[in-house]
Amino acid sequence: MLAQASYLDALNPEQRRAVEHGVFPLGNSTTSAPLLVIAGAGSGKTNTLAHRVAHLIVNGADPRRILLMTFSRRAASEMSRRVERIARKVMGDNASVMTDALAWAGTFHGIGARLLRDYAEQIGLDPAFTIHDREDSADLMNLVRHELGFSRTETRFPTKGTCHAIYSRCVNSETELDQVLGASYPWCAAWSAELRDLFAGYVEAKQRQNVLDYDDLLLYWAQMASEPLLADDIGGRFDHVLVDEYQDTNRLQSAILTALKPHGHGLTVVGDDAQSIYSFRAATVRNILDFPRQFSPPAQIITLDRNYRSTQPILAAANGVIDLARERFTKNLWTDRVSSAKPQLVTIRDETDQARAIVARVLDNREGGMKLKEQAVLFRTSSHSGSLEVELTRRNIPFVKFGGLKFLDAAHVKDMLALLRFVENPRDRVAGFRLMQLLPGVGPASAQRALDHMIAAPDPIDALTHAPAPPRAATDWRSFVEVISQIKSSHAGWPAELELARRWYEPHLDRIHEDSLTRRADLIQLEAIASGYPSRERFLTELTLDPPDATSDQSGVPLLDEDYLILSTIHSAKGQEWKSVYVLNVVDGCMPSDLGTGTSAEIEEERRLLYVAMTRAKDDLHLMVPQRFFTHGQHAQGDRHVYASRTRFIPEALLGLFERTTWPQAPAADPARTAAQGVRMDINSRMRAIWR
DNA sequence: AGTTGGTCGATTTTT
DNA sequence: TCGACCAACT
Repeated sequence: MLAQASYLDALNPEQRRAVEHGVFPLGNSTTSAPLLVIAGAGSGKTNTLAHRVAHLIVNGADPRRILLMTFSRRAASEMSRRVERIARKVMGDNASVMTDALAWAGTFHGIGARLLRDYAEQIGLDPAFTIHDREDSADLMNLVRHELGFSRTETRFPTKGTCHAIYSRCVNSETELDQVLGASYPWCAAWSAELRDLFAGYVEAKQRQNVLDYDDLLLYWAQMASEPLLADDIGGRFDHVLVDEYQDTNRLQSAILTALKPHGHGLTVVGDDAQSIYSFRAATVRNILDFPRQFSPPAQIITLDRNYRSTQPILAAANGVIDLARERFTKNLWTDRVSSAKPQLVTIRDETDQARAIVARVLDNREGGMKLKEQAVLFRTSSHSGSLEVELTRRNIPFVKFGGLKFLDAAHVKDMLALLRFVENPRDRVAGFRLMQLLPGVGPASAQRALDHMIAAPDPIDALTHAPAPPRAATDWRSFVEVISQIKSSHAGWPAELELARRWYEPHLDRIHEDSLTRRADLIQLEAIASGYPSRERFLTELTLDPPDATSDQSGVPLLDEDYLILSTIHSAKGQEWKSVYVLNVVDGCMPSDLGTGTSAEIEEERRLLYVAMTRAKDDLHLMVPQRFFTHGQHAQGDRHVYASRTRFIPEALLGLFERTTWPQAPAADPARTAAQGVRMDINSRMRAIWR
C-alpha cells in the first residue's frame, strides 16, 4: 500500500477520496456503496476517473471485467491512454498488457451493439444486423409514411425528421406519445393517431429488414436486461461499471445501469448538473439527482469544486452566469490561478466584423507565440460560423470544424456506405433503395419492385441476380448486380473490396455531381479510414456509432502535426479546453436560440450552454456581441438582418465582471476626418428621385 | 406509369 | 445548400 501513495500524491484530497472509494487490496472491492462524483468544469474529472480505473487495476481488479462508458469514443480512448500512463508508474511494462485488456471502454451505444451481437441468439436477433444512423432512420420512416399514405394528406404531415425525433423522444424518455406531443411537439398533436400507426409500421419495417437504429441499441439492451437471468449474466461479466458525463444520460440508460447492478455494487458515475446540455436527446438531470437514494446504503457523494483550468476572473464571470440559474445543485467553482485580465465582452457592428475581429486577435495571439490549436471559436449552431469560415479561407488560415455537417453526411460517402451495408445486410431497404436510384432510368418504383423481389427469397442477393432488370437501365443494372455479388463472394476481401465499389461508383459520381474531383478525394480518404478496421462489419458499426466528427477547409482533416484553428459547436466542445476561447453571437436569438425559448426548462439549458462555453477558456475569453446579424430569409419582406441585443444571461448586474471593448478600435482623432464626420447625406432619397 | 428536372421553402444542438 | 413537391417528358 505504501508504494501506491506516490502516484496518488498529485491529487487533491477530494479527488483522492474519489479514487480510493471502496478500493481494498485483494480485489475485495465489490461490497461497498456506489459512488457519485459531482465534478465541476475543469476540476480534473477525466484525470480522477483515470486514476480510479488505474487504482482498481493496480489493486487486483481484472481489466477485462471493467465496463467504462463515456460520451464519445474519443473520450474513451483518451481515458485508456491515461490509465495506462498512470498504471505504468506502478506496474512498469506490465501495465500496457493490463490496460490493453480494458476492452469494454466505449459509448453506451457502442457497448450496446457489442452485447446485442453477443446475445443475439437468445433475444431472437440476427447477429448480422446493420445499424441505421439518424438520416437512415428518417429515410425509413419516410418509406413507411409513404406506404401508409400519410404523404398525401390535406394539411401537412410532419416531416420525416420530425416524425423520427418524436419517436426517438418517446422511447428514450420512456414517455407516452401523447405526453411527448403535448410537451414538446404541440403543433403535431393532431396527428397522434397517425403517428402511432406510423411508429408501429416503422418498428415492423426495422425488424423485417434486420436493422436497428441508435435508440434500439439502448432499447433492446434495456429489454434484454429486464429478464433477470440475462441481467445477472451481463452484470456478472463486470466487477466495476464506471459512467462518465452522467448528467447527459436518459432514463433508458439509467434503467440499463440499474438492471445490471441493482445493488449498486462496483458502480461509479461522474457528472455535473451545471453542464447538462442534452435534454433535447431526452437526457435528464433527474438521473444524477436521484442516483444516491436509488440504493441502500445510498451512494457516497464526492464533490470536486476546485477548478484547475481557468483564471479567477474567467471563473468569476462563469459563476456569475450560472448563479442566475433557477435551480442548481453544484457549488461555485474556485481556483487560485490569479490574473488581472477580465473576460472581454466585445461589441462589434455585424457578423462580418465579428469574423474580422476574431481573425485579427487570433493572429495577434499567434504572433505572441500561441499556436492556432490553442485557440478555439465556439458557437451555438453550426451555421453561425459561415462568415468566419469565409474570412479564414480568404486569409489562408487553416481550421478544423467540429459539429454540424459531417463527413458521413456527404451524399457520395453515404452512397458508398450504403453499398457496403447492402452487401452486409441485403434486407436493408434504405440502403438498397438509395443505391438503385443512383442508376439512370431507375426511380422509386423500379427500386421498390426489385426490393420486393428480394424480400421473400431465402438468399436475397441470389434473387437480385435473377430479378428482371428495370426496362430503361439494362447495362447499368447489370454492372450494379455484378459488383454486389462480387463483393458478396468476398474474393477481393477487406478492405480491397472498397476499391472495387469505388470503381463501380465513379462513373455515377461524375454524372451526378459537378465537383466530382473533391468528392473523389473524400472516397480515397474513406478507403484510408477503412483500412484501420479489421472487417466490413466492424467498419460499418463503428463508423455509424462514432463518425469522424470534423470537417475542414481542405478535403480531409489536416495532419496532426499541422497547426490549425478550432471551430466547434458548444455541444461538441464538451470536455475540452483551450488557452483562448471566442464565443460567437452572444446575443438573444442565438443564445438563447430563438428556437429554444419555448419553456423555461429550455431557457435554463441555453444558460448552461453559455456556461459550458465560458468554462472552456484557460487564459482568455472573448464573448462577441454583434449588434445585428442576418437571419436566413424568414421574413420575405423588410430587412434581412435583425438588430440584436446582448444575451439575457448577462444582465446589467454582471457587467462588472467583464471588460467591455469594441472593434474596430476607434481611430485616433484625425482633424481632416473629424470634419468629414460631421457631414450627413441622404443618398437614399436622391436615388429614389432618379425614378420620380 | 415512371423518371427526371425544375422551383420553392426551410434550416439547433448529437449517439 | 439540400430536400420536398410539382409538371413535363419518355
